[in-house]
Amino acid sequence: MSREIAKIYDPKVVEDKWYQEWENKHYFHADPDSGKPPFVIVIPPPNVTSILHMGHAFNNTIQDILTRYKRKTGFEALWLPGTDHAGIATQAVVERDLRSKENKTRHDLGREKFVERVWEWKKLHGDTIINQLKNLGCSCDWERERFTMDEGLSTAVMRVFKELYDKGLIYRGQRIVNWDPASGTALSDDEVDHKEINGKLYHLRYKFENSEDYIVVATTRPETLLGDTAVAVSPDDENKKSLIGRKVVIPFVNRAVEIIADSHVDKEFGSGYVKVTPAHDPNDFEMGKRHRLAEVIVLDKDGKILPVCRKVTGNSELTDELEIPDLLAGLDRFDARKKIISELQEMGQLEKIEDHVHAVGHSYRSHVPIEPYLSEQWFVKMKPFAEKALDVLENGTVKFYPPGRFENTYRHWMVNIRDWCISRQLWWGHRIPVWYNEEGEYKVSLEDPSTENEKWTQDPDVLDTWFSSQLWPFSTMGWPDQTSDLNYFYPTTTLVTAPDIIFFWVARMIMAGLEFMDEVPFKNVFFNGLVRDEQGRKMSKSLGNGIDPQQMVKKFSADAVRFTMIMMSAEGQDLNISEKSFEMGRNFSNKIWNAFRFLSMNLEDDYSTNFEPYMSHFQLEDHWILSRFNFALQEVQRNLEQFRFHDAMDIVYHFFWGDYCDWYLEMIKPRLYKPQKPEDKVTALRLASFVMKHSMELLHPFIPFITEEIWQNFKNENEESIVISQWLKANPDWTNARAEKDILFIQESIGALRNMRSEMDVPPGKVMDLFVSVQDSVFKLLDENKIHFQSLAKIEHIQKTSPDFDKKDAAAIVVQGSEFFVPLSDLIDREKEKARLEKELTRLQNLEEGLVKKLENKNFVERAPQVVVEGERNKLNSIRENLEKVKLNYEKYA
RNA sequence: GGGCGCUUAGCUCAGCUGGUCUAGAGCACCUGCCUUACAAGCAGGGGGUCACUGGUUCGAAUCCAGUAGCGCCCA
Repeated sequence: MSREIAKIYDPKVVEDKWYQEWENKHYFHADPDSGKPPFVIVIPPPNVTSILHMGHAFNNTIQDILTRYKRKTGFEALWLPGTDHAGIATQAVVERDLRSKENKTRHDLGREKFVERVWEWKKLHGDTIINQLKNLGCSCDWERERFTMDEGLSTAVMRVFKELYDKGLIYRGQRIVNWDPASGTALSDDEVDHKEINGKLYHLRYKFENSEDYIVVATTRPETLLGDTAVAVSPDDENKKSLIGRKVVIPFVNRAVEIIADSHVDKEFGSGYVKVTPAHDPNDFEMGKRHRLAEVIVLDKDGKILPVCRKVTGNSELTDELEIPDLLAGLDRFDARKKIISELQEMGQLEKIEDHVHAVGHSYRSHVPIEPYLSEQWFVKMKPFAEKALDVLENGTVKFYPPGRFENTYRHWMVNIRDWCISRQLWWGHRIPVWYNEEGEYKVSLEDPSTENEKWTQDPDVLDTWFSSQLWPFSTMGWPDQTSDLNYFYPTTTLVTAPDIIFFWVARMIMAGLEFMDEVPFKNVFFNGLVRDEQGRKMSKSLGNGIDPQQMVKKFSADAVRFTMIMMSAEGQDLNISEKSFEMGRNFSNKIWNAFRFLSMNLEDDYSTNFEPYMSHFQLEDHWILSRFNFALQEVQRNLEQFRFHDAMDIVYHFFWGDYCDWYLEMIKPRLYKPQKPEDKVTALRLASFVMKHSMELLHPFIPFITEEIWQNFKNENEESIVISQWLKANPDWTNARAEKDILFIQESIGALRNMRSEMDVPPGKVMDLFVSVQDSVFKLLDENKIHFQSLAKIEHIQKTSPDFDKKDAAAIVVQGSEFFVPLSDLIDREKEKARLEKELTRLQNLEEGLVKKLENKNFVERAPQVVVEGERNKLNSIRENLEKVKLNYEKYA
């Protein structure tokens, strides 16, 4: 049965076919009763709204490599997938959809209807990213797919809230929080990005009470002056000491506020006077607490000026409600700023405006500037968790990879930990299980506590999405129930994630794991680098430099995308990638394909890989390729165990392309085309098939599809799929230093001959004879392997030089002290040969000079290890040997 | 301001415990090949004062310190 095999590999059919087959056969499903040691990864759940970007593709490829590798080396490998409900993002997406399709807001629908709508949306679009992961080849256990708002996971969230509340670790408080006016919700400190912006520093004149005299306060946020309840100076500021206690009047609202002294004030900043707005600045809030100042809220939740401001608290003679002039009421915060400045200018109360670069917090979701906002929120006390979470890193219970890189970041966060604001003013998410009655009392309850006589209403807010994500490693396994999954698969083995969510997620999972499972959630954390464009810029929508992995998969295949990403990424380093880079992966696939095609054309029906009965017929190159394969096998394994994916990939790549294709397959061709004995051909084919099959095994974790397609041809009767077949163990008997050394000599010799041919312009087809002046053992080696010189260097005969050998008109080559002569007769170009030899002479002389210098250095000879010194001496000797010979040959032309 | 990382060929990057590095790979470039597996390929080649300065060492791309530039994170 001879088969037609396409000259160019077509991945489309192959990839779809195998993924379906793998899923149908449940190969990715992990069994807690297998008796094997578990290897477990939980996926960083992508947002249910998201579509696959390069970062996902890279991160999940790494997870898949680990999972497939472990599955093939004796572990019960579980890769647990799922998605995250992503409160803000998902709500925003559905609201946008609602607006564009029906021109409605969520308020038009009402809470219940809106939430239903989000669920519908999730049903329709929630599988998008899951399917994209499948296209990429991810071997997740889809039968265990979870969603953070699944019933079980929600139960876990409620249970955790109650437990923490009961322990006094969750509390409600009136605090300044990071308000995202675009999303209409509070955020945690970690969700705020600080960006340097070119802003202005406004110098404003505040008049003393009943006076035209004034002081100048400097502020970046003049619009908040409506909420000022003091002006502060530094206690160290001698010049201003006398003014402490006097009152100045806030423009527009005509409120007299006191000048106070507070050590927070930097007397060098601006004029040395700062306005104090406790309800709209975290530092002012603290100051306000210290001085018992009133807190006046002047902005509403959309960031607009309130018509009537609310005094929240503070000892002050202020009334609770404060009118705002009509010209400002209702303005957006940035419009209000402009208006206030222009009005102040007219009133003669604007001193000056300076350019001022300062950091402004931005929402990591909506990217708008954060509004520090005083409001009632729920918080988790974090301090009690931090110590343990730090210990597990310090004592190595959890290990970070690459080693040493992110440990400081983690430590710093733990040591400076702040309470976590967990309530979000959203509708989509886990609703806070707190109930209020009409008296303003509240209690935590997992069910509606209302009775006929007593009506309780639930807190309208939902929990931060990360509050549920932190439970992911055990909530996905059935916790709080003690399931067999939980017992067997927890703690997980390795987490693979990007370093930008080290606080959001990694740190909090460690805390939650220790708190609720009494055990870390994972033993290793591998932080993968960020994917950037070819200029090193982050891929982003606004720059338009993003590469869509789905399109790349379509164009180049999933294998190619995976291969290229891994090939281009050093350990934990960012990777710069352009569309063109994926050609590398495609080309490699095609190379593999054609190697297979070559075998196929020679195999006829026998795809057996059983070479052992033929070992007595082994040629030098057979011993060699087995030795090289064995080396690759060990090195891949060693590097994978250390999360060195690039190095592992690089090793198989060069083994396969360089050793196997370029040399081994070329070397066996004569045996296939013109075997001297029938066994010679079978031996070569069996071994070539064996190495092919097991190279596919080594490559399978990286490029699962093409490897399965090819492996299927070589599988035994009792084998099913490369996904579940087991890796070979390295075999010490296969390592053959002698064969490696001999083949290296042959490779170098052939290389030198080819080089000479090229430099001497010998026509490609021209067959030549080779005369050698070498030791008997070397001649034996050359003679036994002359077939390779014939087929790879176009050498007809190899013979020893006789004493009367005429070196004239022959090109001379020296390899490892052996002298080769190729008579060129009429082809010889004496000038060319002379130049060629001169080049070689210079090269060798430079090397010699360096070594001589080194060995003349007494310190080196005395202090360096003997082995090294010996090595250098040997090197010098062999270089001198070569040099002598090249020199003699060169002198013929001088 | 604090922490971390990066700077090696025209481009993107490897180079793990200092000697085996006479510094590699892919792409790009030059030369020759449609050699019956592969032109998405084969063979050969050119191209690097390893950012800079100093130190440790017999020996530094590699370790240490400083300088400059780039990037990320935190405040």
